[in-house]
Amino acid sequence: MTVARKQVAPKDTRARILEAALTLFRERGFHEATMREIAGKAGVATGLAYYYFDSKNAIVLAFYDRTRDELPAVLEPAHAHRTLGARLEAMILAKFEYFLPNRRFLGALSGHAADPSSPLSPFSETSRETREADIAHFERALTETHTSLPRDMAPHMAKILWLYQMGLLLFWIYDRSAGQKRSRDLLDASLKIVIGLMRLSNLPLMKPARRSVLTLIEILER
Amino acid sequence: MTVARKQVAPKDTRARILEAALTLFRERGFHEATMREIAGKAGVATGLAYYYFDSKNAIVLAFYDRTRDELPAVLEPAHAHRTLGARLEAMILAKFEYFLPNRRFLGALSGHAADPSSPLSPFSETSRETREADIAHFERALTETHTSLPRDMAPHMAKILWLYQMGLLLFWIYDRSAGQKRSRDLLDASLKIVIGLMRLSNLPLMKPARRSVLTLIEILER
DNA sequence: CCTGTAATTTGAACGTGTTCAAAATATCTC
DNA sequence: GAGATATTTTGAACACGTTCAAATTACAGG
Repeated sequence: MTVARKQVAPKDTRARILEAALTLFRERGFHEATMREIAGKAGVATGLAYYYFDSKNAIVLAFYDRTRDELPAVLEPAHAHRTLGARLEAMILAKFEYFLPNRRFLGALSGHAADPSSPLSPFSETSRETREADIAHFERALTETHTSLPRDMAPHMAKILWLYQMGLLLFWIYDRSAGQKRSRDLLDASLKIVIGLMRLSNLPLMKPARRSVLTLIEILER
Repeated sequence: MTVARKQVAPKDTRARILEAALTLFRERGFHEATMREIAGKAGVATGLAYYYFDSKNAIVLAFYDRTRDELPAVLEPAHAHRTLGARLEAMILAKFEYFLPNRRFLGALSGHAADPSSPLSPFSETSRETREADIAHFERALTETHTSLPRDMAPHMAKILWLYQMGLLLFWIYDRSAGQKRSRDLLDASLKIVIGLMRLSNLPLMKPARRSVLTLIEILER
């Protein structure tokens, strides 16, 4: 067993660095936390952080991976609701709660949100797996609540709901009201509209409106 | 007349630095252009750029100011159209054209778009003047085309149209299709919907729908 | 002109994210 | 075990945005 001189922990260096980074990101914000600080808190030299992570941003990607692994368990209770409205509300509120400790540093990150070429963007190729896993939850919510949808809209509805939820999340990240009350009010009010529109969309009368929306989707996904 | 030994230009140092910066931003992108390069191209020491601009970002604010000054002339021709649809299309296309040389570096900037606390965001307090001047153009388009609107929606419609246009602009910035054709298709398809919705909103039947939207607006502006 | 004050300009220095050659350690092979 | 090879770790170095004390220039009043 060698000389038994191991000072801290032997193997999980990567995990220690990740933990130190996330802690500092939460405590002091993403930009404010330095790589030297992170390495210091993890008890290693600065350069070692770059042995385990390509960059400071790459640490965020590792956070995304963890999120993807943990979200199913976080969302599971929401799937108990048997109506679409209640389930969507529960799903989104569950995310608010889950992300709450990281709200501050997610703000610093969401700068990259709009740029699909940034790996940190939820629209990027890099995060496609996470995104699709997330969309699958909305797919599940639609089918398990037996939500009836027009044939032409059905294939897109989960993606639309995911996008809607991203908008709410973005609003929530920058929501400075106490306890993010504005976000919860917005969720409440907007969800009524979303559900109402989905009901309406089944009317034959709405065929032309659906066609317009489908044209839009076609262009956006082109 | 002193010793007449002035090597380059005597006074407009600030303008030279700004010009060098914008040229480099356009040629090589915002992040890629360094302050040392900018100063070098302007023929001054690095530190001097910080005498005239608080930061690299502050140079962008100066660009915004210039934009605000130039946009009225850019948009004026669009106001010749007498229908709202044609006028909005002309306004937005005029912006596409005007911003075209800066499309690349606007992309690097739009990271800050979502964060209202960043001075670079179109939603920030810093850019309020520019934003309100811009909204006024939509106000003008609505009144001069005699667009009839429900009393409850009228006070908000210009802001809504401005927001719609910001969305299109964001899409356009990241549009990698040839000649940004996707953006122009999206403009075309979405404008039809927007105009259609504005027509519809006048029906008494739409009162409840309007109330829902107004609730949303109230929360967003709270 | 000269002197003193204000505006302008410089370049070295700081802390940042990141890279990299070299050192230390672990693992494998005989 | 010994030697060779691969993995892990280090810390100095680089270019970046930014700051700042000091140098230079412009301009006042005598």
